[in-house]
Amino acid sequence: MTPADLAVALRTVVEEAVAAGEFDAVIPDEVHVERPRNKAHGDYASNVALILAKAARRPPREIAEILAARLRLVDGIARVDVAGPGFLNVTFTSLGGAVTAILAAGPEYGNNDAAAKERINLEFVSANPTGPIHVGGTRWAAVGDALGRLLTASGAEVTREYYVNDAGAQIDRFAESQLAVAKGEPIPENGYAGGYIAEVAARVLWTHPDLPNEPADAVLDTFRSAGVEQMLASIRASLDGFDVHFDVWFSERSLASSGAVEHALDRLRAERHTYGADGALWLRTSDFGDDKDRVLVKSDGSTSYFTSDAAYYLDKRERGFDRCIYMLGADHHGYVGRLRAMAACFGDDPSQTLEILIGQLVNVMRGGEPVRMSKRAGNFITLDDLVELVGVDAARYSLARASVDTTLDLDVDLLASRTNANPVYYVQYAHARLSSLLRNALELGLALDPGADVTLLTHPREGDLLRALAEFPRIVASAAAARAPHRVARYLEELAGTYHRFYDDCRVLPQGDDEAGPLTFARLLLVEATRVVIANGLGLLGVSAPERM
RNA sequence: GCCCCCGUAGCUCAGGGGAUAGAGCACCGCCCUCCGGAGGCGGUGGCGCAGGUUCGAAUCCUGCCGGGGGCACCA
Repeated sequence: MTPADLAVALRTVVEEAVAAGEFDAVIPDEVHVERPRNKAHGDYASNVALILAKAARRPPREIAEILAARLRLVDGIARVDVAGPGFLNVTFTSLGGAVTAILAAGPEYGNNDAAAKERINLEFVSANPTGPIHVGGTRWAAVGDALGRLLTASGAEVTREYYVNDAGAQIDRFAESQLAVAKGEPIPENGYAGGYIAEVAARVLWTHPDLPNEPADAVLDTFRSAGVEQMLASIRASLDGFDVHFDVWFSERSLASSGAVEHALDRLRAERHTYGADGALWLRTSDFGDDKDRVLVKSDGSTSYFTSDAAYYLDKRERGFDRCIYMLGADHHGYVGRLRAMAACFGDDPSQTLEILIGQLVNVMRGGEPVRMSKRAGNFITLDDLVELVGVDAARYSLARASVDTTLDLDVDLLASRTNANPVYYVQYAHARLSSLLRNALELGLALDPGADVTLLTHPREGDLLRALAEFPRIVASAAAARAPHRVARYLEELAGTYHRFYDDCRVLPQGDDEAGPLTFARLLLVEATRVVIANGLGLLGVSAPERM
């Protein structure tokens, strides 16, 4: 019996009771089974009677008693108590089934079908190719990639996409800044002053030796295109090193050349949501909840950035994605209204096809003081800086373990000190210890025996651990559904603690001259199951599970 | 002025309406050590304020206070 089995059993019992006329209620779509905080409340608990009571117009406890009577007859259930306002507290005859399920699934344990067959376009990072990725983008790299892994584990077809803003005024400034550096002149106002500009310019000059002899316009064009190329190569290298890989790098400029922009404008005109005013073409986004209408074609005849966004969105939809997820920084939250309205102007239901996740900013702290980040000033902390300071695992974990709704303070000195103040070590150490224990067992000639009797795992600490392990698939599914990878991290931290308590009370390897018995082999399976779950969980976060540290 | 996020333990943060609100770190005391610089137990200590919704609110709604970030025919 596993919690998933119990959910099915509960549903069946409700159906039977209704069919037998014991009470009248609509069968709920989903029966919730949860792990009670308090162990006195059984292995698992359900509030289904409380939910049904209203429709049935009966006291919750009466409903609970009816369900309990039927549930007690189910195979694998040892005990059912009605408690509190009407909770059903269920105790299994054995929790060992979790170990069997985990070892059978191995690296796939935790996979589920909560998002089965959904075609999802996941766009994240998308930092401008005018400079390195800073910590804000790094947060998205860690969280976005973890979310991609979670969605994949939940059955979705995920495409990771990076939108390259390679058009527009910031690229002009980028080119002008390179030119200024190349000529030894001061960076123009509003230019990019970071030290990387000199490197980019030098590399462009290296790959285009004839550049100094070309006409001024051509020089700027070269700095534009070759500069972006250099910057993108550098960004891609940073992300590769961070173990974040995109399936599609989508060029903003290509939207114009491919005709996608014209196509989108045609569609919007055909949907009759555009109008002309002040010499410009506007989209009536205010019809769909936006604060104000937005310009599509400016009075000078050029299209706006918003138009590219619209064309890009339409392109994604026409590529067959059911759902387009955008991960944006808090400084872009103002886009939400207009993007949703834009999708609606195409005739889509934005609540189905478009999802915008807003992540709050990251403050990099040092010695209790915030380190200023400014692309202009060039003294910002980059992805590469962070990795150099704390390593990929600590960087990814510390970014992914926090909800994106909260402004995150990262103390680089603390993370760089490699103390246990960084929870990634707590979890990774647990995995390393589990691995050590299994290595020692092997040295004693105690190999894992898949046939060991897991019903022998009856110690309270074993029960705690088994219950926690059995919950992993639900954690994965709910973290994916809530777009909240940090839940996996928090779960792992809790699991590591639960394991430590088990380890402290339950001897695994034989002591002294004792012989290994059936319980030894059962516990070894439990240890291996725990190791698998921690490894899988860390894998979902893109963090390594070291066997030694 | 309007919009978004946050306010939970000394610190960094979890808590997708449920039972006695948690973890790591820090501090005090005790214990253990089959894995590794670990680990366990106990203690100190908290939901910004005020209303509302309901069987039940840290969670949902309203207002206020405090912190952060936004409100272009820029990209």
